[in-house]
Amino acid sequence: MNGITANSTHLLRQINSEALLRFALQEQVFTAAEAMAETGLTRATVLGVCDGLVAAGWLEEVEDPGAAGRGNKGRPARRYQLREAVGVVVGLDAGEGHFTTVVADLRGRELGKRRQSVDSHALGRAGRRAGARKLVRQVLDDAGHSETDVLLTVVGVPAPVDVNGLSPADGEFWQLMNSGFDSELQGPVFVDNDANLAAIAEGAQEPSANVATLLTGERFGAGLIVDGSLLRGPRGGAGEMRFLGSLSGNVSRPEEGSTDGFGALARKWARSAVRSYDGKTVLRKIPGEEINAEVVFKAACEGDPLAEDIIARLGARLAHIAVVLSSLLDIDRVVIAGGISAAIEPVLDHARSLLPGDSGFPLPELVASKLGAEAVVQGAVESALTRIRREPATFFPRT
Amino acid sequence: MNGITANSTHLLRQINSEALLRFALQEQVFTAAEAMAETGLTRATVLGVCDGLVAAGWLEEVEDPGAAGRGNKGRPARRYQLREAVGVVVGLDAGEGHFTTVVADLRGRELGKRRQSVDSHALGRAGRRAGARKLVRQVLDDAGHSETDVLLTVVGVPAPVDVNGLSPADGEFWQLMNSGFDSELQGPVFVDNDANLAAIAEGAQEPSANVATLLTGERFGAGLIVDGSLLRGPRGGAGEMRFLGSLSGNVSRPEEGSTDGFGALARKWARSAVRSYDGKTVLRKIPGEEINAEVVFKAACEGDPLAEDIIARLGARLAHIAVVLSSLLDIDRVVIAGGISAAIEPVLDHARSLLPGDSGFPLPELVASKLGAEAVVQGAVESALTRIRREPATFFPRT
DNA sequence: GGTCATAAATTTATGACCCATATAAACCGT
DNA sequence: ACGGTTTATATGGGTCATAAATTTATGACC
Repeated sequence: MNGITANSTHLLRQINSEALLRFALQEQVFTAAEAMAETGLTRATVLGVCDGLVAAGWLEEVEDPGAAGRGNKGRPARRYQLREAVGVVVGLDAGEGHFTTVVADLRGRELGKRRQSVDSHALGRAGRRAGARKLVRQVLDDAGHSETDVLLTVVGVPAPVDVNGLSPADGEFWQLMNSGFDSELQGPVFVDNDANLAAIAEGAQEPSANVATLLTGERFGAGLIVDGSLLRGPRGGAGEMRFLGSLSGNVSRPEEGSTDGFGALARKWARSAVRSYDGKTVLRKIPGEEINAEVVFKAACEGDPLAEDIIARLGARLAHIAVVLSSLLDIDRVVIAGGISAAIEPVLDHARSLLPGDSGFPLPELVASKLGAEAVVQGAVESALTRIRREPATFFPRT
Repeated sequence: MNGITANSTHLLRQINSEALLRFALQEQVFTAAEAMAETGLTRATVLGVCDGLVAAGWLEEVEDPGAAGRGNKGRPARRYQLREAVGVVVGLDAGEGHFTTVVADLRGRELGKRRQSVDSHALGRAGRRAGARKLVRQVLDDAGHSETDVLLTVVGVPAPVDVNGLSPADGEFWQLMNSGFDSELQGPVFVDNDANLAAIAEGAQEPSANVATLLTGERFGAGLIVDGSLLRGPRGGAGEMRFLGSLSGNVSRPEEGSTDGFGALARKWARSAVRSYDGKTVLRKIPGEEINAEVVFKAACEGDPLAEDIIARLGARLAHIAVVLSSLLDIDRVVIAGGISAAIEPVLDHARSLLPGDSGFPLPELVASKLGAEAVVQGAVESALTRIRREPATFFPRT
């Protein structure tokens, strides 16, 4: 018996309160009648619960009786809405080279956004923590809020993260990325894998119970949503596609670069191919250091054979991933997310052409994310909102 | 608003009832004090709920005051237990060549078991349905029960099965296997994939949140438990390892035999290898039709080179699967289930030797199931019990 | 402007539930 | 026989959800 649920008499009240609060988080303003339809409770009960929520600081009664001149008969209904001042959520994409952070209200409306380059290896864990706090403070300031307004912060990092927000202790890079943000930031903090958050963002954009979201810029990670829930694994390792290393029959040695994303692969392959390739290619005219994924993709669109070859190799890689995901997890849709997603279409085209059309088995749809470089940060906000919606009572409103 | 939960006044009582019932399903006999410790409710409440459950027919008060001569002081407690006559559950493994069925009481004690060969292709859907009903009737008769005693039947079939118990409409074999048992059998029926049920059985034997169970006799299927829950996919296709076909770099064409289990593969490979191989092998002395997986495994143990080669090929296949599952789903343990599991150890040994030991990444444990050919049936019973434990109130006790 | 219909809020009554406390019952050892 | 101990039962208080009756506010109509 923990003191909180001492009287199970209060349990029912709490259940009703949370249901009503979930409803309030969706609606702009609402009347008792609407809440009755949603929750199935009686008017008396709904009004009682609303009283409680107003007293607790979650709701406020909106006082514009005449204003809403909708042609209603009868006594005008009392109308409630979520208090704006209840608080905000913060999403933070704490990548290796960039931090991006967004403040949003409890309905998901973006109140502020900031992006900043960071040199993680120079900063170290403590430096990343401090940088994150500074950036969050700035964006809160932009939005006219203070740190104490934050009900929940969700942080995305490029590392496997278990349910407790921890990354494997033996991964030096992972420990650097998962820098212990919860000790530095105000309020409750949840840390999650960046690809998982991207998957949550994509799932919010276009709901589907079975999607794989590949976050594939510099590094490679996947967020897997199966049967509507995100897979994690005991060490947070779900979605870590090391199996790509064992593609070529050799089980025991991961292929070099198996953790590289498409962006990194396109760059590496292009730089090395320029030297060994003896055909005609526009890439040769570009200084080696300036060759990157976008240049390669653009060249391919213009018919450059070397670039087209690289697109084909990436497409084959993607098709292989799609087949594995579809067959092993019955995945409906594979989304390519991250900054590279805007230019990825040629790779998708080639991958689609490789998928067997007549196998009789369902094949996943391959699509590019519309969220661009913001997928992770948007997913962090979405994750924060979801957590609050699931258990509103565990977050205390500011009064 | 469905009529059942019309009055949310009764919700709390129902929650308490279900909690108490779950407790009763675990315990043999129990007192109010024990139930109080479990549920956190008051004595008065517990006794009230017990009254209700006795009236509903779930519980009975056990009347042996002096019998339990445990050195207790004070007034003897009233003791309750689950009514034996409440009902039983039935598990049915409706395979391609065999039916196996088990009746068990609500505590999982086996009350009867029967196994029977079937020729599914001769019988057709209707024949399989009728055969299943007949076998279930027999085993119920063995246990001294009738069809009306069955609270729930769970059936395992070798086909993908979605959450509604349906298999893909375009799969002729799958439609034959998933024969529409719910229309033939008495009481509520749930149909599930056989490998999923095997996974549930293994999970019950040795609890672990992340296990893959490979059911690999004649056909190949996997039951995946990730983060403690079983993956299904929208069409029930999770765990359908077609990706094995794209092993060899060719994305578009599934390898022949990619749906074959280890048992079938060992037999096929052995029969064809005997002809092409020109070294010394004991397998040559055996008539082609008598060569099967067990013979091959036994020969390998005795050092036969041809058999050892087959073991090695199977081991490599298993190692590849283990690497994919471990890297993609963070799987802790891979269990080989099915009738072949008793003899599979040499394959496991070889697979373990192929797994990279120094990769720094966690590798899954490879183990053979201890349930042998009964994994699916035991899983079906376990699944039935789990469903009853989860929502006891939806199953009506016989009074 | 007055009357009526309508819809929502409010009040009141009722029954159920859970808890806390008190009282009675049943068993133990001395 | 008599405390000591544990449990069952009874009673009162508090909270809650439902339902019915009542009040309040608004628009439509004459």
